[in-house]
Amino acid sequence: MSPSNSTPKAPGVRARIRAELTAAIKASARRQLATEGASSLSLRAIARELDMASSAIYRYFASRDELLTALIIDAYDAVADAVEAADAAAVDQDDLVARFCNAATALRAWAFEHPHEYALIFGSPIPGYEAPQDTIDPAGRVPFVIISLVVMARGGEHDTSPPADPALVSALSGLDGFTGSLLPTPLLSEVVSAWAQLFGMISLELFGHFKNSVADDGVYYGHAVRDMANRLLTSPAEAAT
Amino acid sequence: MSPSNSTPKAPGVRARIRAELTAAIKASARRQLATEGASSLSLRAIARELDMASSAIYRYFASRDELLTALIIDAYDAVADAVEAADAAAVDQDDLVARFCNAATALRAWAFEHPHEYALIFGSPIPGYEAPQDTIDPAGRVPFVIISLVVMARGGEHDTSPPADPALVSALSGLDGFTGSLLPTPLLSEVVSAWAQLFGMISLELFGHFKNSVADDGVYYGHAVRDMANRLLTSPAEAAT
DNA sequence: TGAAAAGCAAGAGCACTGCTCACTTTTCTT
DNA sequence: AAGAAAAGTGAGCAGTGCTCTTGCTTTTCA
Repeated sequence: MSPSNSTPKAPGVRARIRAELTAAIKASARRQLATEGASSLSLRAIARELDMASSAIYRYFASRDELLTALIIDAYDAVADAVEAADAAAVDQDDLVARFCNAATALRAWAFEHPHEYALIFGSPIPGYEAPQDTIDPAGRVPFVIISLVVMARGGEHDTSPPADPALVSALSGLDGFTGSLLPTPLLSEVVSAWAQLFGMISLELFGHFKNSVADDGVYYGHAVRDMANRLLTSPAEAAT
Repeated sequence: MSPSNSTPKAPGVRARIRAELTAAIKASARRQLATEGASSLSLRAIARELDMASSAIYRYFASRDELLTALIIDAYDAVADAVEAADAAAVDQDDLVARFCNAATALRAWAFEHPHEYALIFGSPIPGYEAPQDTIDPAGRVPFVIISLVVMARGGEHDTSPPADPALVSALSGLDGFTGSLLPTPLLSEVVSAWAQLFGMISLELFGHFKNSVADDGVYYGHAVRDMANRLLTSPAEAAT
């Protein structure tokens, strides 16, 4: 064996087991998350489960917050994967209403399958924890799916509405990057409201605020989503015909 | 001084200083809440601030969770007081749209003035903490204001809509106690959606999910609330005239 | 091939937490 | 005034995140 033969995989061997252990730590953390919740996630408990010293964890994550950040990013990506997959799974890709309903239903389903991870990303922020820049990209994927569907349905629509309140235009100007200014401001505002409503319905139900008022069987959610899809994706002109 | 002279206010003196200390503990907890957040609320820190042994706290609250419950109930009542006051402050009590906007604006204002207390009641629930029965009554006060305004505006309305999906009727049957069945099911569903949207808009903004997309000046919120009020409080029949 | 460098794990230790318990002190009641 | 009840104390248990030193293994390079 030439020395060059032992180094072709040089970048790998050690880095690979490091990646494996990193994944094992996150897996254990997620397991603990599902039973104990985020705020009582214990590095020592993870170390116990993996049969290693608690201090060894710090070779992989500099702090508890850093572990949480990694879990948060994973969660954002996981929910976005689920939503995008549901959107793409629509039998007729031209049926935007169906695609919207699929995506919204997948969002709720993922939330109920992973309540603690949902709470991690959509619940109250961890105190003293500032979301690092790495999270904002994956965080935008789900809203992007929604806004894209609306753009597809009504992007080139002739804007017949009276000029919008300039203050509102500027308040929503941060979304221009998303839409490329393809949506008139009032419609853009409706999209934001729809996103807020989706998030609100799921969170209220998941966090127990619908106890004794709305049944948790998804029937209400399904109706609300269908209404929302029709309202958002159908232009007034179309509806009038 | 006769011994009877030191006891005439017998029913009060001890109970009063107990109530005072209880309030002082909650005040200190709230102060700590605002700087550290709920999950790192420390009984020992409270005891330090009040110059007493940490174990003494347990004479007033049996556990950390019990203290949190007390703070949660207080927060529910505080936000409900704010919303009800704003509703009642409308110059014209017959202008239901104005009352609705007042209430919704007060809700957002309270949330931004007391972000940690808002997170306490509307954020992700404390893990392993089951909301006791005492909280559900004050928790219903804000939704009750909203639903009441809708009932006032459209309570006796003649229901011309086609019969609603029985599954939806049953999913929302838990709200009958609130409304006395005064609202047709589709409208009731819209009210729930409106509440979810209000909650969603405030939470998304407060928890930082609107960063880089929606300006945090309340302009968007104000527009959305006005739209919502008109949609909810104006009957289609009225709008047609 | 052998020595220097870098990565890794361990264990002791610090300062903190919620909570319990036996004990003393204070206050109210009889 | 005596006894009972309530309030306050401090030590202690089991747990936490995190740091630092001490060795060991793997990789790198001359």
